[in-house]
Amino acid sequence: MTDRLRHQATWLMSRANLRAHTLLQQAFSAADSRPYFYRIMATLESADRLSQADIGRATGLDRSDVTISLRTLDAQGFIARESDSTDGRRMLVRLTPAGHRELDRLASVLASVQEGFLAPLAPTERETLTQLLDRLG
Amino acid sequence: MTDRLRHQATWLMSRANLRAHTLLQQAFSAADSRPYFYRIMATLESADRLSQADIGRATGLDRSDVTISLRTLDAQGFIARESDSTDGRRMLVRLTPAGHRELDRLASVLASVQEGFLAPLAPTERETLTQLLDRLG
DNA sequence: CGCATCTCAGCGGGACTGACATAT
DNA sequence: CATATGTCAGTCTCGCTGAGATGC
Repeated sequence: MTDRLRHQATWLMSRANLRAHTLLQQAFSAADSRPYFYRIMATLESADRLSQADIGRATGLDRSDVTISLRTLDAQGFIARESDSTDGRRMLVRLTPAGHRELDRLASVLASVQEGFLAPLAPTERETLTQLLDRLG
Repeated sequence: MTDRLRHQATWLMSRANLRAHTLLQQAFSAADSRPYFYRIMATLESADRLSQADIGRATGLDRSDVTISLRTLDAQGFIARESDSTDGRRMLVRLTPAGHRELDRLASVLASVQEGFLAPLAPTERETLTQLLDRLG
C-alpha cells in the first residue's frame, strides 16, 4: 500500500507498457505511417480479399476507423477496392503490389524498434515473454 | 515473412498489449477518473510535496498535461497547491486526505482489472512476466 | 421486416509542440 | 544573460458513439 510509485507495481501501467506505446507511435510517425495502417495491411496480407467489416473484426478496429484508414491507403495506392458482385453491400479490399512493398518497409521499421526494445533480454527470455503474452491475448 | 497476421508476431503490437491499453481506459472511465490522474496521485503518494515539473519528470507526463490534470484534481479536492517560498516559480503539490482515499479506490479498481487480465497465468508465471517487463522499462 | 455493410460527423483522452510571462 | 517553471492554445492519433443510406 505504501510502495513508492504505485503504478510501477501494477502490470497494466508498467513502464514497459507505457514505453512500448510511445515507441510505436514515434516509429510509425517517423516512417510517415500509422499503427492503424500497419494493422490493416498485415491483416490483408493473410487473405487475398477481405470485406471492410472483416478487416475490422480481424484487427479489432472500429468499422468507421477502417473506412477512414482505407481512404488514405487507397489514395496512396497501397490497397484497391471493388464491389462484391454477390453482395452489393460489401467492398472487397486487397493489397496492391505497392502495398506489399509498403508493408515490408513498415515491418522492417517495426522489427528494428522491437529489437532495440527487447535488447535487455536474452533470446530464451524473449521466447518466454512472447509465450506468456500470447496466453494473455 | 508470410506469417498470418504479421502484427501478432511482433511484441509491440501483440494482442495482449492492445487489450491492456483498452482495458485501462475503460476501467478508469467507469471509475470516473483517468490514467493520468492515477499516475500523478500515485507519484505524489511517494513524496510529501513535489513541484509540477518534478511530477512531470517522475510520471513521464508533459508539463502542460500536468497543469491541466492538476486543475481538475484541485477542483475535486484531491490535491492542494502552495507557492514555494524559496522559489517563486514553483508550485508545491501534495495529496489531500481525500486524495489518499481516491488513490486507494482507484488502486483497488486497477487491481481487480489486472487480476482478470492475468487470470490465465499461474502465480509463478506472473512473477516471471513482471520481472521480464521490469527489465524492459 | 430485421439485420449487415459502409460512410460520415463528432467526442474524449493521450501525447506532443510552440509560445508566453515570470522567476532564478 | 541563459535557464527553469507554470500556463495556454493548438495538433494528431486512437478508440468509440450515433446516425444515415443502402443492400441482404
